[in-house]
Amino acid sequence: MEFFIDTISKTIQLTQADKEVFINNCLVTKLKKRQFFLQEGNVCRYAGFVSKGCLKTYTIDKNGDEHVFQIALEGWWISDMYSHLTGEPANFTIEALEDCEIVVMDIEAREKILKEVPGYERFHRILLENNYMATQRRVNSMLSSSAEERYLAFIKKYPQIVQRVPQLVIASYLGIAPESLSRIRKQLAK
Amino acid sequence: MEFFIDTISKTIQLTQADKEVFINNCLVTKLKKRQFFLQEGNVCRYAGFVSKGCLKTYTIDKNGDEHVFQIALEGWWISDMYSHLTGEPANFTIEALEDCEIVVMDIEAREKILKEVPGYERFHRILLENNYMATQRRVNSMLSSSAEERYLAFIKKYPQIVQRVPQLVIASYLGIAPESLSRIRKQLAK
DNA sequence: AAATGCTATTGATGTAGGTTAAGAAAAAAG
DNA sequence: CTTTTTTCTTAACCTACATCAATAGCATTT
Repeated sequence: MEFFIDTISKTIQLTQADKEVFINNCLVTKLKKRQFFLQEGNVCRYAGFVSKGCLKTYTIDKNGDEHVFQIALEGWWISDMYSHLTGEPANFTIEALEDCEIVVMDIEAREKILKEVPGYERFHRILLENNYMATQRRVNSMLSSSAEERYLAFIKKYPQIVQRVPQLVIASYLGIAPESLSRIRKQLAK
Repeated sequence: MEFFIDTISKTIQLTQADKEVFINNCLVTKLKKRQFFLQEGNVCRYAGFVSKGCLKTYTIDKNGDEHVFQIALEGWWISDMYSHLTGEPANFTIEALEDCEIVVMDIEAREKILKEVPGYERFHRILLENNYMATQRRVNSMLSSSAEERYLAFIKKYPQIVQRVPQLVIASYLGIAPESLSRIRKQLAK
């Protein structure tokens, strides 16, 4: 919870009273490895802040194959935004890759925080902008780079993830088969 | 300019006074086919609303090849958000595919509008959310669908674009070679 | 109505990366 | 420490799509 509040106060100023608004409106949940924060088809009632652990957000296609959309370490936010905003069933599944602690905020909690913490709207907008720009860059890299180039960019950008997360999850995130990633790594090792 | 204001008032309520704030702070520019709204390397000083015509937003890779990020018809917004927010040089180039009319808003204009039109912050947030979710879906389709499936989804989602825009632009948007798209279409015609 | 670019099509050929299958290595569970 | 599960690697083969090259069809311009 401290980590959660510290993270927010890196972007916006928070008074002691503000901090208590967060403490009074957010809950901390724990997830064991392989447990779900959200399953496809359910409504995403909560937005979550990862304060400990690591999760993957993915879709499942018609063949039952997973496609990883996000890998979230400490400090990242997780949710299915579409489902969260509209109340429609989620397309994403969010699953713990390690034992996790998640700070959880439902819609009423967020409304309350938006009302009572003046800067939070701005924090929220900046987070959204950053996520959107990162996703733009990802589309671009998929349009313009080879699998090897994307992997090299990934390990440069997210070295911590490479340490902690199975290669097959990273391969899926990059849109390549795990066997191909293994070959790419072998090739690069030279 | 009416179209611009009408579009905004579909999402948020606008008084006559609000409308005048837009009129007094935004400009209309015209672009001829093949002219640039923004060129890679320049700072993106303006956000633009397409009130007439059609443009493509693209990056140019190290081989000089174009990769289309967005195809914007009437009612769409165009900018390089990263450059616009940070003042850094743009990675995107935005070029008219037809003669265009663009309603243009610089940073001061937006600040003023945000201050004077209470609902605009919300409009802006909703626009950002929708763009972000659309880009999420695009990443997903690139991770999980074949070229043919992506083309079929595209013509279903954007039939107007298919009518108006050269196939090679659509091919680039979908991340496939124009020759391949031609073959996919031939195949589908049966 | 020619001439000049663009854009789309087609065919031949190449290749990055997928698929299948099997075994090795590493982690987790008992 | 042994067993079981998960992950990673390797090799043989395959396929979706790219690339190259030539031609033809349109639109613009003159």
